Amino acid sequence: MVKYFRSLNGKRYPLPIFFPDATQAVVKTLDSLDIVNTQTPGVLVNTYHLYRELGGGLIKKFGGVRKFMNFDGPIISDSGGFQLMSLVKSKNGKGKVSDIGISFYPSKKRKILFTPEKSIDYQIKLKTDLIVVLDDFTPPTASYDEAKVTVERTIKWAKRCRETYDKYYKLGDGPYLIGVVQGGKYGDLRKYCAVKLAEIGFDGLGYGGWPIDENNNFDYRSAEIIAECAPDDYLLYGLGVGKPHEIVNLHKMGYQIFDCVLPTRDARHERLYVYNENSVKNIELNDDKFYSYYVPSKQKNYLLNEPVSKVCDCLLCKNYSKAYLAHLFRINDISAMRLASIHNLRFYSILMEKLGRVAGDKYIK
RNA sequence: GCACGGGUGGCAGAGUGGCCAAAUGCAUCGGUCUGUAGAACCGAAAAAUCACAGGUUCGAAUCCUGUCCCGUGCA
Repeated sequence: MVKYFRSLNGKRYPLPIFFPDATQAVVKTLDSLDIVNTQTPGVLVNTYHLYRELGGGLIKKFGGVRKFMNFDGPIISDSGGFQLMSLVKSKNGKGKVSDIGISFYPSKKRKILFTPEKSIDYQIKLKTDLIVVLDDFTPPTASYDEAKVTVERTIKWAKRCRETYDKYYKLGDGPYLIGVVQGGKYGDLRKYCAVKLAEIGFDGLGYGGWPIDENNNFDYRSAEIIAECAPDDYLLYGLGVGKPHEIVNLHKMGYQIFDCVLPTRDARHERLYVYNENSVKNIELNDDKFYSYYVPSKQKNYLLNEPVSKVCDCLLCKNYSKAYLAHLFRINDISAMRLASIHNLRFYSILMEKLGRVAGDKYIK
């Protein structure tokens, strides 16, 4: 099993590692120093969004996204494949998917064609430390036949991505190259996809698609199938995963890399994550419920002069009271979102620290 | 002082004779949030006898008269 995440500049970071989403090269409401101070090692940026907003010139001028956002830690990039769902496959989506790639119209005058080759080319320009193949997202509602189409296309595209990557680097020398497993809830498709991707050859596999069903249950089975099919020296990446207990469970299957919008989006929407213990040492990740949500201005007694969490050593918890944070949310000041985002990111970085030390085998529901 | 314009739920603001016990937005309350077109979205409740007094009319927030406020312009 891989023990460290290696960045392009040769630095090594302990696993597991969680990358908050800085889709447009910014974690909303935070700057790069804020991120460092939450002890979050790295961030994820999105190829599609950066390509759309910046094109290639500016990134080239800065020599990569790292220097552009002045962030020293590892940066990984998503291929833009997930945008299929929100931009093209959604009800109001304008654009289409063909074997060539994904075309989309961000405005009436502009058409963007995203191909596997283009995605890899651009990610390499971004100089990110881990890049992801362009995949064809399997919608959660897909029938077996529909899912199969996306899987076949995902495999074909993955091969083209690998070929493009090979023009720049030898696998193992450059940024990590991650294949993405589609197939929805169909176990045999997941297995087929994972095996085929491993034949092409990558540094790791990602658990792609939409892992939550209509009843909000996480699809652990698919995650497990992928983990079982992946070669031992592969990195396993839970794309878009997830809630803290979901990360704990995937980590037990061997997943080491995660990214998710939840901690930061929830923070902006006034949902803070709080460990149900008074010291980091006492946090028991195998407990059914080792954390709770805290919504500052919605508590019965919210004007309390005490920190949001006694476990936490973030900027918020070390300096400000629940009452003050509630006030900031009530007056809708942006600093409420910043402080909450900082807090939630520290929650996740503490989780990673705990996971790095604890190995269990029991699942949390 | 004169001339215009205006006074409608907590706030903003539609509506200019009947379909207006009065739209809508904000605020309030509840919920959702998983490779971020999200400081977003969904839902709910409550709240105005439409400045005041009189008049016209079968019927007025809506027309007329007077009074009181507010704004803009001119003296």
